[in-house]
Amino acid sequence: MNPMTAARSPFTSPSDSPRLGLRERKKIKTRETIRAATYALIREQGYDATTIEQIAERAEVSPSTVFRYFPTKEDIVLTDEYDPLMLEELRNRPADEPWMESVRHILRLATDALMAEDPEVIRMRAHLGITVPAVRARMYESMSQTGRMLRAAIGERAGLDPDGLEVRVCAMSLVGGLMEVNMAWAENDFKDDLPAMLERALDVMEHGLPTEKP
Amino acid sequence: MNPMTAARSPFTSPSDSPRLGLRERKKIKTRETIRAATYALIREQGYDATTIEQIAERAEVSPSTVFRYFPTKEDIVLTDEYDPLMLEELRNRPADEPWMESVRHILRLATDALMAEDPEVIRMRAHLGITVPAVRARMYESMSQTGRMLRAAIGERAGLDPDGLEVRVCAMSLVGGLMEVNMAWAENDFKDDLPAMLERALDVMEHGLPTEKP
DNA sequence: CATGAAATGAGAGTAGCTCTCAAAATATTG
DNA sequence: CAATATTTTGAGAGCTACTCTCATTTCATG
Repeated sequence: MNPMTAARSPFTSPSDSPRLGLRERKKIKTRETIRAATYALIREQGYDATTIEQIAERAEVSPSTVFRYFPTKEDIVLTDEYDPLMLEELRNRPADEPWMESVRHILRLATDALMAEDPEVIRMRAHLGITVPAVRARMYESMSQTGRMLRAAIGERAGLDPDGLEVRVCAMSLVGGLMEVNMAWAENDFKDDLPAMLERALDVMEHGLPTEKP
Repeated sequence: MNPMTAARSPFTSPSDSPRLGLRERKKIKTRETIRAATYALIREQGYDATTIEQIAERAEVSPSTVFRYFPTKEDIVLTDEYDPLMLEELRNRPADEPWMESVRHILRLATDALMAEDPEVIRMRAHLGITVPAVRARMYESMSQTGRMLRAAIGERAGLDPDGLEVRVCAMSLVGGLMEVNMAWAENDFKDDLPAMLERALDVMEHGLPTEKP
């Protein structure tokens, strides 16, 4: 099985779904082919040097088709199918569990699933995030979308208005902090232990900065 | 005095600086002319409908010149000269003041200065941030730059490594939360009181979500 | 005023992205 | 199986942000 195929989703692999009709199956395959071609080309020549035309050529489709499947070039590299899954996992947590504890739990789950799939792609994305501004911008955008999704969960857990300022700030500040973990991880060439970093980050956001140690 | 001119900086107005040589003065004027033209056109026809060519035409410069002054179209609208000033203000705070208290203080200062200058431009920027994806992306980028600048200040205040994960997460989570305040403010058509919102946001980030009120 | 340096304008070129329309592939129905 | 309807694709034209180069103009300086 192609690693790219496996990378599409951490929990379930949509390409081996029950019979979907030829059309649907072909569409999924085309999507994955385009993505695989993109990753390969970027590995070979870098992000900027890789044009849509090249991607189309290697994926054996027309440039039009590439844009039909992905709205922008960045979207070919960055696709988040994780959010809804994490959200569901979050809702499945016991309602009386402390909020931050639930976050810790699903983050452990998510990182495990992620790294089990295709660590190289994960690292490549993070690396593109710190080197290519356009990719980074797209990451921030999806970060704020994640924040928006979190509102509902936070709101119902805390018994607050999901669209109230407090919940919004809480959600955004959380995902912002998590984003920074990802950046720091990539900037340090993935040498550090990601789960441990996440724990430290959550500690900071929960209890504030540690007291100074001289 | 042109309102656009005043909007360039909240603390000092660089265009009426001591004799700078004709060249320098002309450069500043051109910058402001381009920005004013851009704002005017966007007001008339919206962001996307406004092309660089139109901007150049109204500002009476060539398109090349526009790009010489601003790297991207978004940068014409969004220019942060505030960061360094806020950073300096932050350093001037007493070293034993609680960290969050300092933040509250400079935020009060910044909002006051901002709104005193040209509220319409401020609102327009925030509005573009929630309507134009490219502008929003640029805002996120400068948000993370602000976060990066904050690291040093936070680090020295807390006696921690400015590049350590804890400080990074703290900074990013803070600016993320503040960014969300700006978004919420704009989404609610600027009807709410910005300083009050900032207070509430800082409360959340300092003490967590308020206990539920049934 | 003359010489050197910097700013500008003109123009060509690239690439991402949109739109349209006809051809090809697939689904559906008699 | 044949015929028709629907979807997907490819080809190509077109727009715009953005880059680069080079000649011309504008300002600074001795």
